[in-house]
Parts: sequence; structure tokens; C-alpha cells
Amino acid sequence: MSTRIAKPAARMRKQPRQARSIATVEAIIEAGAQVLSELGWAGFSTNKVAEAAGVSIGSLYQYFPDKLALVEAIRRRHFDHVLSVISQASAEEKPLRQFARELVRGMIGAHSIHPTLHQVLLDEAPGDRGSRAAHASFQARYLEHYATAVAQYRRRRKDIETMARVLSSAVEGVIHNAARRNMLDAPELQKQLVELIAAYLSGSRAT
Amino acid sequence: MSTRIAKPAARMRKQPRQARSIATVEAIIEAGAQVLSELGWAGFSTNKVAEAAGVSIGSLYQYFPDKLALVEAIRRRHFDHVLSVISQASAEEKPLRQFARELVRGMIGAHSIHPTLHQVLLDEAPGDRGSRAAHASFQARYLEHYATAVAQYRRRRKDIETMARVLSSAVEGVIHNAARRNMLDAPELQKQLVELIAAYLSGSRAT
DNA sequence: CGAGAATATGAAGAGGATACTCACATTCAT
DNA sequence: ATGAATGTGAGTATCCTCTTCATATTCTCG
Repeated sequence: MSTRIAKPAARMRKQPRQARSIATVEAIIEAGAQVLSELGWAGFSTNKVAEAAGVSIGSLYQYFPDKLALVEAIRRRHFDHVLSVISQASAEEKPLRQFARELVRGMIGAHSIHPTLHQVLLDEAPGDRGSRAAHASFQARYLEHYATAVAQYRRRRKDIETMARVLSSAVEGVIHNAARRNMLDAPELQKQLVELIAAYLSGSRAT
Repeated sequence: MSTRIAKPAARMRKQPRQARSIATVEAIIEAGAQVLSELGWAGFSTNKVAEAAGVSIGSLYQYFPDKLALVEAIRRRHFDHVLSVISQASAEEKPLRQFARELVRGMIGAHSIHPTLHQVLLDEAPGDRGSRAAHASFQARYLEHYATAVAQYRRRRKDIETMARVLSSAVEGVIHNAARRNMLDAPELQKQLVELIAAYLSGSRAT
């Protein structure tokens, strides 16, 4: 923990001071995540978010200077969540299969509320201005957690970074796909995903 | 009427009869794929496509009755391509690693021109009424090819369908992710993807 | 050649969203 | 009670969008 960046609290026009406004801001972010997940970036409009939050459009602009600041807040919250999940799964040393199980369980949990939010945030929603740095930082820390896990079960020092990339995107691909088909809860799918991770990390001797 | 449309190659307002118009239609579809891949569904407008194709907007509507018919044509062409790649890789019986290598090579080839087209087509672009059936048919045949490959290298009959789903979405996830970062050509990534497939299909003996 | 069919053009219409503001109302803390 | 914090939503201005149509160009074929 070298660079301790205290929460810049996201670009806000005004800081909510009372409990009422804190709840409002929270409702807006939550509704924003929902709209983004369900309608995608193309259907993400400030008016729609305000309506979904049960709040007037004016209230939204009371705290978020513009649309992008809102996306930024949503992104931050979601990424923090995902990061904590991975961080926990790869925390202590533990048997490979246990790591895989915890990772899968956590990732599924992180995606089951807003199933496609993650992909929309990564693929569709534009990131610009000051968010580029934060975004890169998230990606780096995200991969780093995977890398430490990979390093733990794999000897070769060489391809660890590439393996982390491959593993993380494979896991995301499976979860994203399952989310689209409402199959996130299917236990046999979860089991097979665990198998995939374990098989890859333990290596194969196949012909 | 006896206007029997043998194979509605796509819902077209007019059939191109001369070489010139065939080239125009081709240019429109190609430009459409490009725009869709680069700007996503949100940035996919008929005017933009026409401009990218070096053709007037009028020409576009000469052959495609509306926007959706154009997406449909793009989708059809791309899916046909992908299907042929997988079909070829899983055709004859061959050693596991060879299958994996051919699959990876083919999938990367199919994505290297319009890197994110596949995902946009699956996730963002809406499917109109008539395309639902075609879309489902594609998904079924797509999975079936994976399933035959899985069945070939795996004994257990039980989870084959689930395994096919997991494998296909994992491969897509890795490729999609690599495409976003312009890393589709990185040989170590290709190699690791092959490893992932081989490891999963040959099973693990991990603790 | 020349007539009619095929193909190409792009300005313009009609419409719908959209992000965002502002003048004012309500509720809070002290 | 009084000012600060919070909430409202009709309205504005702008930007695009899809699609048409009357016209111009190019081709085919007898």
C-alpha cells in the first residue's frame, strides 16, 4: 500500500451533507447501474436514470455535473466491489480448488445483481478525462490479484502475466455469457467453471 | 403471388443484378461491419455506414428496406464465417492439441478484421422478429460443433453440453478481451489459450 | 445507336431524443 | 425562526436519426 489515494468522492457538484441527500445519491447510482445493465450505454439517459431512481432530474444534476460523472461513480462502485471479491479469494494461500471455488462464487455474486454491468462498463461506456488513470489502475490491480494466484500454483515465472490475462478473461467470458442466458445460478455451470480454472492452473500433460 | 423467394439471402428491397450494384451492396455490408465494430450499436447509423462505404445514403435504402435488414445481413455474413471456422476445426478426428491450435487460429482469424463485431452482434444489436429463428439456429449449431469436439476428448457423457458452453464462452472471452487491447497477434497469448483448451479437455488431477 | 431498365445521388422532411438549466418549493439543522 | 440544504419538473436548445423522392447517371440489349 504505497499510494494511499483518499476517496476523491468522484466529481460531484455538491457534497451531500444530510442523510436524505446521501440516500438520494445512493439511489441515483443504484438506478444508474440498473439502467446501464438493462439497456446498455445506448439506453442510458439521465432522465431515465432519474425516473428509475424515483427522483427528479433536477436532483440528479444537483450532485453530478454531467452524465459522465455519473457513469464514473457507477464504475467506481462496481470496480471496488469486484476488486474486493478477487482480493479476498487470492488472499491467503489455500488449495487450488478452494481458490477456484471461492473465486467463482465471488464473481458470480458480484454479477448476479446487475448481470451485464461489468461488460457494459468495460466495452460500451466511454471513459475519458480523469477516469483513464483510475481505469488503468483498476485493470492493473485486477490483473495483479490474478497474477499472484497464478504464481501460487504455477512454477514457471515466465508467462505469469499472460496467464493471468487469459484466466481472467476466460472467467469473465463464461460469467458474462451465463448472465446473458440467465444461467448464473446453474450449479453444473459453476462446477465446470471451477474445473476450467483448476485444470488450467494445474497444467495438462495431454498428447 | 408466385414471387417465390428461393433463399431470402437477406430481406432486400431490390436484388442487385449488375456487377456494379453487387459491389455496392458488398461495400455497404463491409462498411456496416466496420462501423458496428468500431462505434458499437450506439454509433451505428445508416448515414455513417453509407459515408464509410463511399456511397450515398440513397443507395443504401435502394437495397435495404431499413436499418435492421442491414444489421441482419451483417450478422448473417459474420456468423457464416465463424461457423465455417469451427466446423473445420472440429471436422475430422485429430489429436487434442491440434484441434485446439486450429480452433484458436481460426477464431483469431475470424476476429482480427473487425475485432469486436462478434460481441456487438451478440450483446448490443437488437434482433428483429424474423432473425430470432436464424439466431437460435446459429447458436445451436455453434454449440453443437463445440459439443462434438468435447465428446471426442472427454469420456463422461453427462456434462458435455455444459462443457461446450463453458469452453466456447471462455474462448470468446479471451479473444474478445485480447481484441480490445490489440493483443490478438501476441503469440504467447495464443499459446496460452491453446493450453487452456487442452487442459480443460484433458482434465486435471489437481488437489 | 438508343430506349428502357438498373443504379446512384443527396438535400430535405419529419420526428424524436437528449443533456442540462432555472426559478421556485420543500425540508432540514440549529 | 431563519438560512442552508435539498428537491422539483416543465422547458430549452440542440443534435441526430431514419427514410423518402425527384432527379441524374450508367448500363444492357436489340
